[in-house]
Amino acid sequence: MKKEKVAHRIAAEILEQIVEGDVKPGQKLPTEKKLCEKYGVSRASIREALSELKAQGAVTSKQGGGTYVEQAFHGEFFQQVMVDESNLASFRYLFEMRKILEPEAAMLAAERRTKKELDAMLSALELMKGVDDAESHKGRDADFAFHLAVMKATHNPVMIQTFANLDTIYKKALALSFEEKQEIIRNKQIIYKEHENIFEAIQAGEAELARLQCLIHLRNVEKKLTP
Amino acid sequence: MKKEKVAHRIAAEILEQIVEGDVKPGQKLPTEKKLCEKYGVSRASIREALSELKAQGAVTSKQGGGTYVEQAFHGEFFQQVMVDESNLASFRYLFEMRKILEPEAAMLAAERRTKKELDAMLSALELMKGVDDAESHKGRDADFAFHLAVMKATHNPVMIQTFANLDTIYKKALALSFEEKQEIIRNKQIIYKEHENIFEAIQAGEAELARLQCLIHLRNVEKKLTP
DNA sequence: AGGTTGGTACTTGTCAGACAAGAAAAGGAG
DNA sequence: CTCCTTTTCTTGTCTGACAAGTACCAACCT
Repeated sequence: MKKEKVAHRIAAEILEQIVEGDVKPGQKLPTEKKLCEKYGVSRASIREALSELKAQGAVTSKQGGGTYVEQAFHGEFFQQVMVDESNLASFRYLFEMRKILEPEAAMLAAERRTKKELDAMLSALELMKGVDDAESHKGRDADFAFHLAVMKATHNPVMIQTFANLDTIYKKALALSFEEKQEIIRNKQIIYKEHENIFEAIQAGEAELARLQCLIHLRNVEKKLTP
Repeated sequence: MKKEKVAHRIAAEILEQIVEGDVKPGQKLPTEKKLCEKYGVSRASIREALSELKAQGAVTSKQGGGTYVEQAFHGEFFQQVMVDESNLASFRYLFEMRKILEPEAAMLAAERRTKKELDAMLSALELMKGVDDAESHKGRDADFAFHLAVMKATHNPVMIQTFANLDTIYKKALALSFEEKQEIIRNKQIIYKEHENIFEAIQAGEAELARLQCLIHLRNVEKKLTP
């Protein structure tokens, strides 16, 4: 179906060699010229592949000096998450993390929220209410927008960024399990009510209640996604 | 000091336009040809810049179709964390996150650890003991290795990856505040003892104790880093 | 008219060769 | 042996070209 581009394929192969330990952190990669010969492609493709790895933080290049594997690159992580992405177990991992992070975030949000974030939560709720079955991705977007608004209310950029990263993983996992639509739509009313509960607790500034409502919500969603 | 490469500069400029809202999610970017004229560089540089954005998840390209801003790209996050990196407030944000994540991880680690991870923790402790004042970065590496081993003991790749991301932010923040050495080295004994406490709780399988020891440790480290 | 089919222009992906800028290795002078 | 110069190598950028895939429109058939 999807034809993978040459550059991407080569990037994956080089990354695998790094993860595998063929080229260890701090060591120098072969020159671009040699990589061209090795993979039988042009230098443009090699450079495209390398720039992908550079953006990932796996390698760095010094003009005239060569390309080196980053010292503090822990390739295992990428590998692990990549591998388990195709597995439904990734939902369990993901929600274990969310159940740790988000209830605490809801607590902080209840203490620090401003009108701006409350408005964002409200408009996300509106979106959620008006979603029709045909477009399930809109429901997911609204869901994300709500949880993002909660996270933003903590005013902690590190937590916000982390949540964004989790969403990326979430989407990849969702893309590989297609039965989401029915499940989520069927329980639209319940899910909506749970979000409303979280919102009201945050609006009222009741930190502990917000934490609990968020935890309950995540438990229910997890139960629906992992039978 | 550091001469920034053309491709990187252009990638930053395009990213700023996206964050600024000039090009909204789902919309099409100008063609590579037009970008060449706009920035006065060759297509190779433009493609290098775009491939950086692609790797970041900001845009996607379809051969023959054009380059589009990713629907679910929330550029604000990158922006926020980047900006606050240079501020010492980022330590507070970072430790707020760590205090949420790691004690829970220590708890899970106490329940799930295997001999492999316990060994990793032990060798990290050994490293920590043998570190001499001259090389403070080795002390930091040992510290990271220990906390990483704890995180790995949860056997949750999502949490491991998240922790790795946090470490990246941590290192960037450290690089901008130079007074770490004296502080950390002076309290070497105390820090070491705290790590040992965490290790013993995890080894004994006492989850709640592990959680507490980890929380205490993080509070102390934070106190030292943010006066 | 409406839908299908085909062609044409456009856009991204890849290739090839060249020069510039910087770094590492080799060689020579003291 | 040390220091400096020169040479060679490597990455960064430029130019031009073709291949592969897409979008758009017009002509065609039913």
